[in-house]
Amino acid sequence: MSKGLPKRSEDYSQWYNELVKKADLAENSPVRGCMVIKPFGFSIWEKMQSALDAKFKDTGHENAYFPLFIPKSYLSKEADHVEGFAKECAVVTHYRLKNAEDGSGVIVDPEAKLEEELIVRPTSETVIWSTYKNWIQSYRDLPLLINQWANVVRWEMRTRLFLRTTEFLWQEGHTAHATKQEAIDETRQILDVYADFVEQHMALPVLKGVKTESERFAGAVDTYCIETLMQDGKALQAGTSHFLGQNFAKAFDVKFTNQEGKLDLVWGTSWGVSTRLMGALIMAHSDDNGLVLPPRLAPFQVVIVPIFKNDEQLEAIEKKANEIKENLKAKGIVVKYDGRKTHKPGWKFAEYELKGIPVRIAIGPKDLENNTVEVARRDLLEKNIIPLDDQFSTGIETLLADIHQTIYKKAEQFRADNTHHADSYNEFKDIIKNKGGFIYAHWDGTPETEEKIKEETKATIRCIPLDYGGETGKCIYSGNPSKGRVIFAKAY
RNA sequence: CGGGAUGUAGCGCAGUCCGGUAGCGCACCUGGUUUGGGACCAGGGGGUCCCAGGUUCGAAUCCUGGUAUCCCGACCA
Repeated sequence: MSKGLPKRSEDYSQWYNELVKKADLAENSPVRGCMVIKPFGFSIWEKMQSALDAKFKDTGHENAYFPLFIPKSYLSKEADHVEGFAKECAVVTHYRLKNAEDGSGVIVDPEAKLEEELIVRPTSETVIWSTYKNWIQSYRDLPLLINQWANVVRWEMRTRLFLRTTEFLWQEGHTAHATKQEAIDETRQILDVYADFVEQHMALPVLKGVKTESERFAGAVDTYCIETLMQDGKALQAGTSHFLGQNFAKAFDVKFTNQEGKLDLVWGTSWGVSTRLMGALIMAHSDDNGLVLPPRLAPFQVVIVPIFKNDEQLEAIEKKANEIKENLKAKGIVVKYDGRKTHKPGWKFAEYELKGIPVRIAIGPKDLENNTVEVARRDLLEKNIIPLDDQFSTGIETLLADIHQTIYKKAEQFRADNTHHADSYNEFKDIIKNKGGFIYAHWDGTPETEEKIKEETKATIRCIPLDYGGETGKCIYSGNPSKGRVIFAKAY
């Protein structure tokens, strides 16, 4: 018997690592920091993709695809941006292999050195803005609203499945606008799209805000973000939306003729969410029994498990299960029937619990007699015998909606219980050390103070809330005047 | 990338100190008895012992170098 999942209370990070593997979401690959996303895990990602993609399309965006490789020289065009990424990129230096003369295998052909080295994209601003230069001449070409689904590579030193991998999947939106206000509106609109997605599909409440200078994306004027809280009291940045000002337009010389016939630099945005969302999903809702999936992202919402003694019973149950499946399908509910013949139903129950399937329906001979089923919900681990009447499929539909609400409310309550206000540095340090969670505290606005607090407590400013400035006070660290409370936390 | 630990069958592990050619539990396959929350009996299959060198008559075991994973730190979405 393999060992069960570690308890969250005993070793949270071990619990996470093993859950990812045991729930069949992903596993490590032979290459450091890279992961294989398994079908069950990828199915969840696909659901995230399709929901987000629909939202992008609804707000006027189109998908396109730009290349994986970026000429090294492109990263020399914009100093600020390069600062942030140049250090940890994979670099392609050669284009051919050959057999080693001593027969020891394949080696890089030293004669096949590239004239210009290629960078595996850590993000695509440079290649996209160099392309936009050719696409944009007049204000009539604007706005340009483009998204791409892609993989990117950042050579991180310390990796964890989904949370920080060397290669990860994401979407990156890159838009160009005629006016500053339009670009800012776009940045904020996408922030709302992300927040809606995380709350409505992932059942996870978010905080919206702006990053401080030191946490800002290299090359951005402002970085907006959504921050979520995990069960261990650490914050996780779930998405970012950047107002780029005219920085990339300057670096790549992207100009347009405005309505007055004058040449002007284009205003830009970029925004992204990644497979990191999978990490947030796992850590936010799951328990010591395994994954808890919100119904809208579960690969299937309902699993039907037959309980049987012989083939005749199985056949009869299967017939009934198919009826149920069709009824639920009509409501848009995805159902899996698990007809594998097994000695005991118990391990199937455990498997779907581990995988977080929202609703399990068990049907046995007694149910066939009574025209009932046993319905179990994953989030609360409750089960009930329900009659198979006209109300049944509506009841399941309602149940799924309730599961979504319940796990959302639970996450919201957890966040409320773990959100604190600190008015002195001692209080602040005590909360960080003993409680965790989000802390609203006054800050003098300087990077120096932010850095000191980080050094001393490991807590960083997750964001400056959007309603910043309502209450003035004194910085908890320096005692200098503060225009408002910002949100601190230890973060992933 | 620095410090520490680990790597033996699909999973979890023993064997390593003290070198002698690999074992246990679960899973898997076959037959039978079973089946409303992780069944039982009998039989069976499966391993380049992370990789590459070295020492040795002989290496999972000793030495050297790599590599991957986990933890701490720095870095980071």
